[in-house]
Amino acid sequence: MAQKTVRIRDVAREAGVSTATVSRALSNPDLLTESTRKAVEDAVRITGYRVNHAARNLRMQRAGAVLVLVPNLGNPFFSTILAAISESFAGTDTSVLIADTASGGRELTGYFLDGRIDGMISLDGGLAQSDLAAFDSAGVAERIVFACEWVDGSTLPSVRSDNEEGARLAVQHLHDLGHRDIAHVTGPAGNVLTKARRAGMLAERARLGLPSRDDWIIRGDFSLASGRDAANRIIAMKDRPSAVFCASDQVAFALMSTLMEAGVRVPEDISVIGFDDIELSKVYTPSLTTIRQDRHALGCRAAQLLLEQIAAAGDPLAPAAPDRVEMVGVELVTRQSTAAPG
Amino acid sequence: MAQKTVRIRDVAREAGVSTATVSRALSNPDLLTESTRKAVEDAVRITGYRVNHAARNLRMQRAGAVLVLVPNLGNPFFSTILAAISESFAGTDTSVLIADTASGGRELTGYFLDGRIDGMISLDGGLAQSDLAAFDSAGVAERIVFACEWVDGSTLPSVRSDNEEGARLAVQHLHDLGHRDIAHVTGPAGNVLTKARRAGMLAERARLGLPSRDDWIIRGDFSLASGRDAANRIIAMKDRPSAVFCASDQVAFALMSTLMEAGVRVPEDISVIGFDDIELSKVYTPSLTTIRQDRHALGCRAAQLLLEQIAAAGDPLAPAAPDRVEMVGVELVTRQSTAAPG
DNA sequence: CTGAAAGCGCTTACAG
DNA sequence: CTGAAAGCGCTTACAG
Repeated sequence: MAQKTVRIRDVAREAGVSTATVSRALSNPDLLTESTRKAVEDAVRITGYRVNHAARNLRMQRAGAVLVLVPNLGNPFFSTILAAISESFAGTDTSVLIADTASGGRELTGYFLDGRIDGMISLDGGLAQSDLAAFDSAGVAERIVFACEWVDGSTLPSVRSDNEEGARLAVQHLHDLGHRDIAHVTGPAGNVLTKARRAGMLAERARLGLPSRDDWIIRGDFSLASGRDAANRIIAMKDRPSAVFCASDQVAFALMSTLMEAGVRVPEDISVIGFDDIELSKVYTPSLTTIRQDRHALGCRAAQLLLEQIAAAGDPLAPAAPDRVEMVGVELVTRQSTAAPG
Repeated sequence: MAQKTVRIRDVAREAGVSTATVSRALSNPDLLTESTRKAVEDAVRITGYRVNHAARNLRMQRAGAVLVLVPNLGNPFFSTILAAISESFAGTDTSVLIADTASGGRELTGYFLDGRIDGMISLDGGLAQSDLAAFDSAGVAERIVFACEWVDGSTLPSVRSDNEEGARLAVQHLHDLGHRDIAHVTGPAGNVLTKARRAGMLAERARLGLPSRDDWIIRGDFSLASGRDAANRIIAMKDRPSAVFCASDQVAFALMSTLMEAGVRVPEDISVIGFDDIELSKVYTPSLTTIRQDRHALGCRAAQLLLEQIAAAGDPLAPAAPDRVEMVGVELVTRQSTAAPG
C-alpha cells in the first residue's frame, strides 16, 4: 500500500521481542512489563509502524465497517443524519460505508456474507420483505438498526422521531392561531412516517373537534412534484382549507411556490406548516413554520445502538436483543408561513 | 460473520478439486476446462459460497475501498455528487467510505497507511498543506483525485465545472436583460471556486464595459448567514446595484429572503442569479435563475478517474500521471429571479 | 489444465 | 510476563 510497508515483524526485530509482544503492546499494554512496553513503543516510533487493518480484521473475524443505507442521498434531510453517524464512528476502527437505495443492484445481505460489514443502519423503512427474510436466514438481522424510518411489524430496533407528537403539535399550532379547516399533504402510501404523521394529525383534529373532510387529506410522496400537485388540487377547490400541514419541508416549499404563483398568498390566504426543519426552511420566503426533528440525535443514537447490537451479537452470553424503539423528541418552530386566518 | 461460514475449502471438497481451482473458477474461468468450471459452479451453488473480501483483499494487497472526503455532508450540493460516486462504484468490489471534513480527528494519510483505502476523492480543495505533504511522503498522492474543488498549484488530477464560463454566462445573462450595475457575492476567501467565479465575473464585466465598483464585490462564504449579511450591505447602499450574482444558490436564497423582508422586490427591484442549480432552486419563490453544474457527471467522472489512477499506481509500467484536469460544462437556467431592470 | 505450498499481516490460545 | 506456532480465508507463482 505505502512505499515500504513496515510490518509487525519489523517492529519486533527492532524492539528485540516477538510479534506477539508487539501485538499485545498495541491492544493490551497492561499485559506487559513497563520496560518491554516502552521498548515496543520506541520501536513503533522509529519504524513508523501502523497496524494493517485488513489483516487485523481478517484475523479477528470482523469487517471493520458498517453500512448506512440511504433512500436518497440528494435529500439534505438524510445527508445530515449521515453526517452525524459518520461523526459518531470517526476515530473508531470502524469505517462507514454508504449505499443509496435508489442505485439498485445491491443485494444487502451480500455485504454481510462477503465480510464487508459488521452491521447496518438503514434510513429506509421500505426494504423489501425478501431483504428482511434474507437477513434472518443469514443470521445477520441482529446487527441491523433503523433510523428515522422503520419496518412495521419487525422487531428490529430503531431510533425515530416522535412523529405522532410532531403532527399533533402542528395541528395544535394551527388551531391556536384560529384555524379550523386544516388540510394535510401526506407522504408516500405505505410509508411508516406517512402513517404516523397522518394518525397524529387525525387524532389531534378529532380531539379539537375540527371538521374532517376526506378531500383535505391529499396524497403526496415527499417529492417536490407532489407538493406542486397538492397545491393545484387546493387551488381548484370550491372551499379551500385555511391551513395545510405538509408531511415534509420539501413538499411545503413546492406547495407554497405553486400557491403563490397562482396568487394565493401565504400565510394571508393559506397558512402552511412543514415537517423536518431543514436548513433552508428559515430562508424560504415566507420562512417556514415547521416541526423540527433532531437529526443529530437521530444519527448519533442510531450509531450507538448499532454498536451495542454488534457487541451483543458477538457475545453469546449477552441478553437477547429486545424490541428497542428509541424516541427522539420533536419541537415546533414558529416562523412566517403560518398566521391567523385572514 | 454469517451463521456457518462456508470457505473456499468447502467448495473445493464438494467439487473434488483444489482450492486453487475454485479460486480460478471465480476470477479466471478461462483457465479451466469447461467440465471443471461447471463442477465448481455447481459446488458454489450447492454450498452457497461467497468469497470473503477481507481475505481476498489482504492477499491481493488492496483495501477494497475508496474514501470520499466531503466538506459538508449537510449541503445537498455535495451529497448529490456523493450519490453519483457511490452509484459508480455500486456492483464493483470496491466499497465507498465517507468522511466529513468538518468532523476533525481524521488523519487522512492514516486511511491509506492503515490499509483501509486504495484511493480517495476529495470534494474539499481546502486540505491543509501538511496533509498534502503527508500524501507525498507516504507515496499515496497518485491515488487521490479532486472533484468540484481542487488545490491550486497541485498536480493532483481533478474534475471540475467550468466555473469561469459559468460566471461569464451569469453576467452575460444579466447584461442581456439590460443590467449594467452588477454586484457579486463571493465564496470564502482563498477558495478556488471563489477565485474562478470572481475572475470570470470580472472578465465578462470588463469585456462588456460595465462599471466596476469595489463595494459591489461582497465577500461571502457560501453560508446562509453570509447571504443575509450581503443583503443587508446592499440594502444600506445609497446607489444599489440592479442585479446580484451569488456564488451559490444557498447564498442566493438567504440574500433574496433578506431583501424581500426589507421590502426590496426580486426581480422587480433587484435581479438575483445563483450558481449550482440545486433541487430547491426551482421551487423557491421567486424561482431562481442560476448556473447549473452537472453534479452527476462530476461524480461519475471523478470515480472513473480515480479507478484509472489506482490502476496506474499499481502498474509500474504505466505512464506517469499527467496533470489531468477535466472540465464539465455548465449551463444557464433562466427562471423568475431575474428580469429587466425596473 | 490442475495441485501443493507459501504467504498476505495480523492475533491468540497454549506453554513455559 | 513472553514466545513459538497456528491460522483467519484467500491467491498465485511454481511445478508438473
